[in-house]
Amino acid sequence: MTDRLSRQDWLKNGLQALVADGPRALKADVLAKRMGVSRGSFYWHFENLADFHAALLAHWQATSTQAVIEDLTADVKQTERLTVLIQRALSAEPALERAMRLWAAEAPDVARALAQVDETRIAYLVSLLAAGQMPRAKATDRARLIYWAYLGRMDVASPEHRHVSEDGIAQLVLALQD
Amino acid sequence: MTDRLSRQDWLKNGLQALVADGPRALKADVLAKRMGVSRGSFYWHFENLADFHAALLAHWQATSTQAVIEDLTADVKQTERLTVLIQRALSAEPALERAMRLWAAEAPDVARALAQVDETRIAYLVSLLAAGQMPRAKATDRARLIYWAYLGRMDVASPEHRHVSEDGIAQLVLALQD
DNA sequence: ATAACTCCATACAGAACTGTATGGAAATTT
DNA sequence: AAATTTCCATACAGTTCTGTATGGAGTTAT
Repeated sequence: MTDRLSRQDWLKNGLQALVADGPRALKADVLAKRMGVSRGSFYWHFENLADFHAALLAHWQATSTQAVIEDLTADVKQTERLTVLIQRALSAEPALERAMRLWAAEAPDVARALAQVDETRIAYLVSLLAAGQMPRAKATDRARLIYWAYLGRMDVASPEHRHVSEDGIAQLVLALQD
Repeated sequence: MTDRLSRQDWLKNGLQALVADGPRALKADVLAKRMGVSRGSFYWHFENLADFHAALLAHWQATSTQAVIEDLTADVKQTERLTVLIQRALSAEPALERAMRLWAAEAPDVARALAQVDETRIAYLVSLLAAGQMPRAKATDRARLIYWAYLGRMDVASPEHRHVSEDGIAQLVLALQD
């Protein structure tokens, strides 16, 4: 009864497989083995691989985009948002985000979606920085630097080099706000 | 006469293919088509794919690792090395570096080599920052931030968001040196 | 109960590779 | 010039995938 799969089950497992084994796991054959069924199930729920990939991308965008910004705006008062955002970014698990970016390197559709995500995030950082009296050009420079660091930290292999001290963050935020 | 290929030819073309089409181009079949010969040539110069990949990695390490640091130490006086290094990093073509990191995501050997490269670079940044009177812990924090930004910049899809103003760099360096 | 529908297994053809084995042409040595 | 070595082409078997076609078991509607 519960051993039948839904489209959602495939998508959920698809994201897990992407994180665990990278883009090469996003194949009908591999996923079916992983879920203990045959490809017959896959091709019943999805037209083909492209259809599955598109659905997976939409699923991820729906469950992760905007949520961070909305939460931050709701929970934290204006003057502390930058600090809290950086703290949250540093403590968040980057596995899915990183897996998506690796996937984007070989899938133009994914790359387009990620470019939009980047745009949204940088724009929000600019708005946080420019909330004081910092000029917009300066705020843009600094927003980019912050975002580069956020992205690059996920690429560092050694876990110890993904860490900075509490003091380091505090000083960084002060320096960034001028 | 010149239409016979050497092992070096294969390696050189391998790096170009990696940059142009990503890790998926590093296959005997694909490379042979690209070079206008059959796979017979490939399997003459290399035992198998793993052998080729190892040779390619060694080739890259030999031609790119350490060279930047050595040039900088030779050309630039102590107090200006950090500024010049950042300028050079921002103006360098990141295509090969980025391609290597994408490759590393699916090849453990490559990942290990890159981890060593990261280690060397961060250690050098720390040494530059600690050359003044900055304490080592603080220098380590900041070296990591700089290196994260260097890596992350390559991941940003939009070219405009890979840019910062001259002023931005100058202010950054000042802020970093405390 | 019968019919229809939902979900999955199996079998088939085909594409994109890997690696091996063999033979042949061109260049180099003797 | 003959013999050897170097380099490449071709043909074969095997692996890992894609997509389609068909049929069958379980579930729900009539």
